Order: sequence, then C-alpha cells, then structure tokens
Amino acid sequence: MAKAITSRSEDYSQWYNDIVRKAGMADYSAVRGCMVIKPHGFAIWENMQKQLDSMFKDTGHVNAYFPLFIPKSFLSKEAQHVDGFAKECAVVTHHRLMNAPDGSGVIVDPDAKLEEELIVRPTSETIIWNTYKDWIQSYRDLPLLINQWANVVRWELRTRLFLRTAEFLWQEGHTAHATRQEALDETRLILDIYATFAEEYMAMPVIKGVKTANERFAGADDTYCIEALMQDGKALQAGTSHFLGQNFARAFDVTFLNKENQQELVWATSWGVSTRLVGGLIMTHSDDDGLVLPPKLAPTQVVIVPIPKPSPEINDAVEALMKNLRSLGVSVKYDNDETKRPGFKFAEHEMQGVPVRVGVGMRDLEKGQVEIARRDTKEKVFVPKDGAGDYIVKLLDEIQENLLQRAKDYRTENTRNADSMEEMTSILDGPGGFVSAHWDGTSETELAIKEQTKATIRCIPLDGPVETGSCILTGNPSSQRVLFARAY
RNA sequence: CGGGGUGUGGCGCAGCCCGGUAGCGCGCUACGUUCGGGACGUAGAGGCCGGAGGUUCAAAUCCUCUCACCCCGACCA
Repeated sequence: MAKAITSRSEDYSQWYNDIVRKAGMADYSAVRGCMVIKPHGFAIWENMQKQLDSMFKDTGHVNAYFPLFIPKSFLSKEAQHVDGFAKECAVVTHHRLMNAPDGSGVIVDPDAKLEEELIVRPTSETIIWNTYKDWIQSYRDLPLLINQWANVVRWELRTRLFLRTAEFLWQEGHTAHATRQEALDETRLILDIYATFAEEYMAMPVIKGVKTANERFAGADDTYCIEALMQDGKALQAGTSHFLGQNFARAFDVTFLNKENQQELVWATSWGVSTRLVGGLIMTHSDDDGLVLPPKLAPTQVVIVPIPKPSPEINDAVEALMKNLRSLGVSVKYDNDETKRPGFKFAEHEMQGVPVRVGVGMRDLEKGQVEIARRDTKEKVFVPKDGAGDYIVKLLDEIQENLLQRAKDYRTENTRNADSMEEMTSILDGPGGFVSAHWDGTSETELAIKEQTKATIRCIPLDGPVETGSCILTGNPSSQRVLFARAY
C-alpha cells in the first residue's frame, strides 16, 4: 500500500489533502496559496464547465472576456464593494524589471512605476459595469446576459487546495436588466441552475437560501446561495447568485432610456461558482480508498483492466466492449500497461475515483463473462460479456443515483433542530451538521451566536417550513427557522 | 496576522541532543523470475542536508539572522 491515505476518522483535513494530491488532482505550487491543477483535477473542472456553460447558454447567456486588471479607482466607486475586497487585493505597481546594479539578479525598475495602480481582479463587477455604461443606452439594449470564465485573485490569509486558494478559476455572470423584477427573476433562475447542477451532476444535495446581511456579498442587496454539507459536518457555500439592485448602475452611472423616454438606472445581478466545487465534490463522496466521482462528471467513466495482462483474446473482447460502450455514449479507457499488475491498477483507479471497473481475463471469458466492479459500494458482479455494455450504462445511472441518495441521507441525518443555545452547542460540538433554529433577525444576535459557537447562519432557506418561534439566544419572536453550521 | 510545525535524492522520513563528511522505505533504471487485489531477487542511478553569516582542524548536527511552506485560529467563494 504505497499510496495509503490518512483515514477520515483519524484526521479529516489530512485525508482531504491526501486525496487531492494522491488522486492527482492538484499540487502545491511555488507560490503561496496557489495550486497547480493537475490533469485529473482539471478534467473534472472541464466537465463542470462544459455542463454549466451549456446550461447558461440554454437560458440565453453568452460568454465574453474582460481584463484581468482593474484600475484602482474603479474599485472604490461602490463603497460596500471596496470594503469587502480591499483587504485581499493583489496590486500591480510597476511594469518593468531591470538588472540589479550589483549583479544580484533583477529588480523592479523604479522608473517604471504606474501612474495608477492596477488591481488583479478579485471579481469583475467594477470593470464590467464601467464597460456596460457604454453598452447600454436604451431599454432595447436590455437585458444584457453575459458570463465570463476567468481566474481571479483574492489574497487569502489561509488557503486550502480547491476550497480556498489565492488564485482560483470560476465563472462570473453579470447581467443588466430594465426592471427590478427581471433582475430578481434572473438571480433566482441562476440559483436554480446551480442547485440543479449540484444535485443532478455533482450528486451533491444543496439547500437554496438567502444570506443574512452579515454574509451578503459586498455591494449586493441580496445574496442567494446554495449550501452543501460535507462529510465532517461542516457546511460549504457552493455557489452564490446576487441581486445587486441598482448599486453598481449608480456607482458607474449606467442608465437607459425607457419606453416612456425617461432615464432610469439599470438593475443588476452577478453570480458565480468556482473550482471550490471540485473540493465540495471530493468532500461529499470520497472515502478512505480515494476519490469517488459521480459518473456524470468523471473524466473516465469506465476503465477496463486486462487480467493479468493483455493478450490477443483479451484485447479482442475489450475492443468489442469498448466499441459498444462508446456507441452508448460512455467514456472508457483500456489500461493495457503491461508493466503494472492488476492489483496495482485496481488500487490506482480506485484512488482516482473511476466509477466502474471491468476486469477481463481468460478465466471469465471462457465462461462468457466479465467482472464489473463499482467504485461507490466496492461491489463486484460477473456479467455475461455480451450484455456488459447495457449493464454498465444502467450501472452508471445507478451509481449517480446512489451517490445523491447517500449524500441526501447523510444530510438528513445531520440536520437537527435546536431550541436552545445548549442544544445548539451540543450538536455543533458533537456530530456537527446543519442546525435549524429560530433567530430574531438581527445582526447583533447572529454575531453573538457566532462568537459563542463559531457557527454562522448559512442561509435562510427558501423552501423551509414557515414556523413561528422564539430566538434561541434572545427569546425574541422569529418567523422562520434558519440554518446554522460551522463552515469552510 | 496570532499559535503550532516542517524544510535532508522525485515522494515519505531517520540522522541533530552528544560535530568527524549522509542513511532507510517507496519510486526510478537494467536484467531475471513472477502475474485473478498495490510482486520478488540482483545490480545500478540519484542529495554540496531551504538560504546567508558565524564558531571549529572539521558543521546536516552548535550559534545568529533570514526565507519558504504546511497545519490550527481570526478574515473570506
């Protein structure tokens, strides 16, 4: 067991790091807080991108690209916005290097100082709204439904592979609308897309909700989010969709002439998901043997291992099966590396989370069968060779379904009501998970609870039952339970 | 930014207390034997011990300074 990983029960965050590195997802880089995304990790991200991109396009959005650099002055135009991001910005101050006079290497050329510093975008609202100002004159120019796939930089103090890196990849949608209602509808439309994607593709159940004022995006009137629960009982914000009101339109003076020939401020939304989703995917499904991937996002859905090694008969059988699987839309790889033995390959593919493994050996072929193993349950069955393709297609669906169900069950078991601070504390210090509790709606109370428990309000669930009660801290009236958790 | 830790072949580590010129496991290369759950043998390749000073006949080891990264917090997608 050369590649044994730390078990979840022993040290959850070490387990997570082991998975990321030993499954070949990412590595630490020479730059603090920045990771190298390796081919296996990037392939998963590409599959996420592909699916999300088509969902955005199906709902009328188009892609564009805005600059990496933002003039410093732009950032300060929206007061809330700059407050939210100022502390974590990378700043470009010069544009040239020169040889050090003492020959010790290169130094920044002091004569190449920029007149105005450039900020490496932490998010693109400002540069985009500065551009929208020129693009929007009339109600006929609206709505403007634009998305960009990009990298952003936030100089985080504490980073974690995929979950929080100083540079990360994401998509950010920025839309402009003629009416408040239209912008609100857009915010919710995207939230639904995110939730659908999380559940149907990532097999990661999420709670849709609204953030409290404390947790709101800097510059938004409302922040909607999807919240997922990880295996260690901590919550992960998996995506956000912001209703920006007219804040950025006001800051960047973006107005349009309506049908009545009156100038109005434009309404805005912005929304994003990032490579953090890859971290969420890992922490939702994987186990002590490595990565577990939902078939819909797995770079390779089926791997075929010759047992014990390739031979003409085995190759022929594999060839036929691969052709069959490909015609059924399944991605399949033949691991015919003769220098590695089957056991090694099994362990390796389990580590990398390939959903289905097919073992093809003479002993089975003589019986007209192949061995099929599923990654999620580790079960193995023998299936007639000729029906293997159809069997696998069904099995992939079943795995996808099972992963979602398993994650849902876990979340259900780990979502508890608390009606007092004592109950809440004992849940959080015990099993963890989501705690559903009454809250009086004030920021002071929320912060006081955070102070005592380290838990934050993850969201006010959109489809939670309406139930009146009294705040677990102050006893003041509450109209709905909200979801607390310790979070990543 | 506070607290903790670590820097030694590609990876994981030992050696440091008590200075004497670097070792183990995995991986890598070659050959042979193996081959239905991470094979074995033999022979090899590969490291100026994070960096800079200092002490000493002699420094991975002692002293000073420094840099980097990781983990736990606070901040955040």
